[in-house]
Amino acid sequence: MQKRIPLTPDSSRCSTCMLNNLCLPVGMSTIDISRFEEVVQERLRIPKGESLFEAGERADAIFGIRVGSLKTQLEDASGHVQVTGFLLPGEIAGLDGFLEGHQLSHAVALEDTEVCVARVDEIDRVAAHIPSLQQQLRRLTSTEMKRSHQLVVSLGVLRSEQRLAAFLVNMSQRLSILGYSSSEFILRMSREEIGNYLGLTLETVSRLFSRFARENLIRIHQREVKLLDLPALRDLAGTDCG
Amino acid sequence: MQKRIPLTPDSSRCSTCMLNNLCLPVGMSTIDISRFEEVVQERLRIPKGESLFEAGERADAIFGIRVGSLKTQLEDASGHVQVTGFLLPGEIAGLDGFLEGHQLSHAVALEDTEVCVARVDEIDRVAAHIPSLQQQLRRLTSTEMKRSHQLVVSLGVLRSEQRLAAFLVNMSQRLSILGYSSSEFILRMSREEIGNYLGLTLETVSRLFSRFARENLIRIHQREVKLLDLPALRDLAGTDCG
DNA sequence: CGGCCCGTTGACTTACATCAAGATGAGTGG
DNA sequence: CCACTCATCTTGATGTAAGTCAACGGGCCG
Repeated sequence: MQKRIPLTPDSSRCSTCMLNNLCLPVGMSTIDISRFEEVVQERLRIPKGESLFEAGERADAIFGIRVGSLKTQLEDASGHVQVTGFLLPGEIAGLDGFLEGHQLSHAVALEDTEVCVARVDEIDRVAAHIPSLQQQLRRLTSTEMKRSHQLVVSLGVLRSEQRLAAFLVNMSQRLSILGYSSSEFILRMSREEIGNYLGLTLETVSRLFSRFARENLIRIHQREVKLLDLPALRDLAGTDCG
Repeated sequence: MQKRIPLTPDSSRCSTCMLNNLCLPVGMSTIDISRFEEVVQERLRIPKGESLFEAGERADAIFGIRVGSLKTQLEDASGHVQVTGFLLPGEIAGLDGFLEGHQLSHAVALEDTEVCVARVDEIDRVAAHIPSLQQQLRRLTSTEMKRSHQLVVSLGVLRSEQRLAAFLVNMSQRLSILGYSSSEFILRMSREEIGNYLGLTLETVSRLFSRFARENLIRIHQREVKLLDLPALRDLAGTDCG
């Protein structure tokens, strides 16, 4: 269902990609980026609803998101699903799996999505010559860890309204880094997916959105959100929003 | 408050340590272990209640636990604490910090504890010659990630009794690997710490312990636990206990 | 012995889940 | 273009798991 897109010499590459200051090449010199580029030999298109990878699969690559968005989720033995994150352009999918050779989670496209494929063996081969790449991989892994910790804190100590406020503020921050409006955006995931991610039911999420709207913190219509009072939301969330 | 113990040539080392098949040297050949040993130049003694490291500190080492146990916790801006894990002998503390140069969490000794110090620069220096070390670091990082994910699932989808059952089964598993009884052990942490870890209050934890005891799943007196019906606990937890 | 954590247990409250009944909107086919 | 279905979302009524508040008991340490 995924469509492979081999990269020809004249395809657009990392060095000309708008996202190269967010994605894997963060912090690399122009020269390092051009050396790194050869690691990325192809792209994949994943239609909405399809999987980029599933838990247990051999993990021989990590994926930089070019356009679109993904959710990652875990399933336990009894079939329960826990959404562990939403990934936006410039962010990297498959980091947890890459560390141990097979995927730990299941990544599904929330909309038609395109990712750049960086094969692990290529990375290892090239990393010897690009110290900043090793460093960047460590940094990304650490970020992933922090995200996971943040989620633990959110699920462990925050109340539902705080979790949802933190979620909105976090989305706003990440979207604004991508150059989108930090106050007005479209949620690519359903109420159910948000709820699952935050350890709430879809009804609770819906009710909270309605309440936030009533309190003039946001305006919301289906998946279009407008944050009317970001400071108040930030305050509600308890300042740090991962 | 920490007491440094420099290692002299005749100190006991990794190659003679009982834990070397659990700790950092897992999967290394005898030769690799003896090369790895030189990374560990000292140990630290941390008295009960004292910190091994605190969030924000420069992270220039990782720590293999020799004897004792630790808890790791995060504090958010508003001072809320979330316990993120308990570490037993043979397990490694400070992995998350090591990836990005400063500690993300706060590690506190639950009892008088002794750890082996592996400095990051030493590791990086030696890693070039010991491929199994690089691999082992990746594996440990991945394990850490899995643990965190497991906790997310636990907090997100399990009910209180399931969380506590999973906690007991998990402790039992880890202790039996260390050669202790898998059915009878002493909890080194308070009800409050368990509760915080599992996203519950100390009263709920206490009540659940009492209920488990009433249902003959366990016997418990203060911090001494005896698991009477491990299969039932496993079943209650939902099979996989990280 | 007395003080102090720590753990237990009970009575009460509440935040969130569950159950259930419409609305709203996107997609499809006549 | 309208009528249909199906997904998703909203809102209300009710239930319940777990939190809160409070009193008490048991170990442990000076």
